[in-house]
Amino acid sequence: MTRNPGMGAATRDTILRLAADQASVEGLGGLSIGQLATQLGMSKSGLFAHFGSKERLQLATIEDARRRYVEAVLVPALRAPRGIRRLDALCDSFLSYVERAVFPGGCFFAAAMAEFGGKEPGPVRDKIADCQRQWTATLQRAADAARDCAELMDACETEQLAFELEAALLSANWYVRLYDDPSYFDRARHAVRSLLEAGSTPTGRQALP
Amino acid sequence: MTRNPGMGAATRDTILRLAADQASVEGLGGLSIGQLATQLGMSKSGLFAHFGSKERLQLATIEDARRRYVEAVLVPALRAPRGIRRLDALCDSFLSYVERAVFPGGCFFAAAMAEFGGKEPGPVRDKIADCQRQWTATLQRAADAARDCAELMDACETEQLAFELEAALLSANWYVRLYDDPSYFDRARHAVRSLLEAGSTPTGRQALP
DNA sequence: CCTTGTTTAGCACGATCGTTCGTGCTAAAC
DNA sequence: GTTTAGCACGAACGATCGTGCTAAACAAGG
Repeated sequence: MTRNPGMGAATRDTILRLAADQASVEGLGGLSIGQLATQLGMSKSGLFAHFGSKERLQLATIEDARRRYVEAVLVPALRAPRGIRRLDALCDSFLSYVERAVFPGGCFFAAAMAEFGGKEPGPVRDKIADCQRQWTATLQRAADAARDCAELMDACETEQLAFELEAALLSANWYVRLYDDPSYFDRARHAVRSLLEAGSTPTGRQALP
Repeated sequence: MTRNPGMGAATRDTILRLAADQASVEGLGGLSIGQLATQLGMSKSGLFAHFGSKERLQLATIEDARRRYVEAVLVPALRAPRGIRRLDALCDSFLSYVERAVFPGGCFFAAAMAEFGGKEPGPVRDKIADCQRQWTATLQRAADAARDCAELMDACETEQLAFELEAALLSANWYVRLYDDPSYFDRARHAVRSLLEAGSTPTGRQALP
């Protein structure tokens, strides 16, 4: 294993990539420093030195996962034009991100939310909640924009709509994995379509692909 | 501790009740035989002898949780009259079950589904999938009955409806805990109402409370 | 060549994990 | 009164957990 100075950051990235992959399957709590080290062919203490504590490893893992999430979900979707099409693109982009197995265990943050939701507060839980809030807010802002474009009806409650969209996306993430049945992606797309059509104006309905 | 013969089953029940409570928070994998024993004031080996392996403890815990689930969610809801009102009662009963904290970590099976969804197949995962399938099927059968009563439209796709209802219920379970914000129960009730109204006939809409 | 700072390895620690074993106690069966 | 079965105990096993401490390998700057 190359051990150049300045390579520390690269090693760190390698560790975090594997850590996020692992955490999406085993959970952030199930992350094992020893197992990570073995899989990377390095020593436990050498890996540990990069973070100083398991909690800091978890926090760094979340940040790495967030970067990958932005890259895989937000960046592609934000190329869609403002309005109902971007809202639709966000949902589709999320489903595609689960489908492409960007993380091998499905959505990293869904897994983390389920794992830490009921736990006592702490830095890790707070960061997870923060990430989740940010994603929901992104959905809602897209819905607000669509309403401003008159593609969603004025009466549309965007916060409620964001909740219902998220619900369909998350459930697809769970069911696809539990039943090993990708048809739940179609179910989620169907649900998203229903929700968008129900809230859209004629203009908006026409804008939908 | 009383140690009469015939008390074994009662002790087992006590263990399983605590185990299910704990698993709803820490996950089935996070169940620790030592911690359970300590909390119950008994020895690790004594507790262990009831099950023979951790996996069998997990399986027994799932069965106990299923009994409590049936008691807390299904039994009350099945008192509602067949049709759309029973479908609505099932959803409301689920939300109430989470709200009353029948399990301290929220819905036991939601937590287990999230934890074992991405894992390699095995007896535990299979049992969880089985429980989840049963609950979804219950929802769908209630929807079928409502359609047979002409309270839901003939065109209503009951499988899709069951998925969308479940999605709202599950998401409330996650968000309420992650954000410690019970208003997500209302959001879920709102979503359930929208879905039922959208699929219902005039007769059905009138039957809704 | 020597120093300096960064990065990794080696080794050991206390704790906890699931599991096994032998034992003791009590109530029931004979 | 003797035997059997049920139930729980305490001690110990090997493995793995997160976490320290120390030293070696390395690249760069003087």
